[in-house]
Amino acid sequence: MFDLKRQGELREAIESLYFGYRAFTMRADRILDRHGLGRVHHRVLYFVGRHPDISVHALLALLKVSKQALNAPLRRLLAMNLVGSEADPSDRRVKLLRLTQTGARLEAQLTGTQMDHLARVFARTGPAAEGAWKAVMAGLANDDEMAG
Amino acid sequence: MFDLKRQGELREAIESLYFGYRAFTMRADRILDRHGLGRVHHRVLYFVGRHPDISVHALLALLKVSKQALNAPLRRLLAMNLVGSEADPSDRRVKLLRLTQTGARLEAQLTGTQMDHLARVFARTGPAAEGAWKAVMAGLANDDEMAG
DNA sequence: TTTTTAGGTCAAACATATTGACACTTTAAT
DNA sequence: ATTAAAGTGTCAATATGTTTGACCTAAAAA
Repeated sequence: MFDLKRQGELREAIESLYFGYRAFTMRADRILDRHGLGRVHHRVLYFVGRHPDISVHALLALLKVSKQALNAPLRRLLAMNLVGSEADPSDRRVKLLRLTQTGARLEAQLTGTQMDHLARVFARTGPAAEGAWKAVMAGLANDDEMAG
Repeated sequence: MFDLKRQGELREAIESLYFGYRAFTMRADRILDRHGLGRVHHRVLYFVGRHPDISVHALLALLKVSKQALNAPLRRLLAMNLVGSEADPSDRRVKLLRLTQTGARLEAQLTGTQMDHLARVFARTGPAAEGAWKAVMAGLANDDEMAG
């Protein structure tokens, strides 16, 4: 248990995480809206861009969603020619995904607004705060992997 | 535009925010699951707990959802006797919300796991990092209010 | 008296996600 | 060679969350 003061501090942290995350995602969501896409599509574009030739299986594990949940958005992105696929020559069961030129352009736009957003804040708070912030965020993610 | 190095740093930040937030919400989600509740219910419990006697209207503005989206979860919480309501004596149109004893207990459990999670990470990264992290998160949230 | 505000509700529509079941292809194991 | 396992795809049923639009009451403000 925490004393009242500490509890207040931690609740402030919870709220800033909630409101910060919400604000962070809102900008990209608006661009996605104009393309008739959702946040899942962005996540796929992002991680396929970050990990060219990622397999469907690896993408599922990374996003922690069911293959049924991924299927529709991915099919859509393939149909829109934002993502391309080819069979892995060393294991022809595996489908490798990568961004097309158009897909890379959209991804750069979406992620660009988020990089701008972060960079603006980091510029105000300074490089030390940037490092500390990353350490805390990574800690949150890692602390899960044990209990998750 | 950012140079490649900076872009890598900012993408790391984006990913740690995504994975950190996901890990952060996962624990409470599991508890909610056992009660047949969702994340919206938690948000309502949280903010009603933080702002006793908040009106439905103010809650809508805080959560930025439509009244239709709030209606069902809130009705549910009232029916489960986790949230109570009474008319504002100074304006009888307004319905004031507050947690019941049972509601407060569940809210404390849900938010407790999140406070534990945060406190564990802050304990590892230190008080300076905690302050810096909060400053960045608040910056993210505020930067939206202008452009939002 | 009329208009505005706070709240509630019904309906249609769409997006997101789940689990279960089944099929196909390819690789690995026996 | 046969069988088992892995990677992918798809259909169905179900549940949830969310939106917009429309319509309603009650109370307060103009």
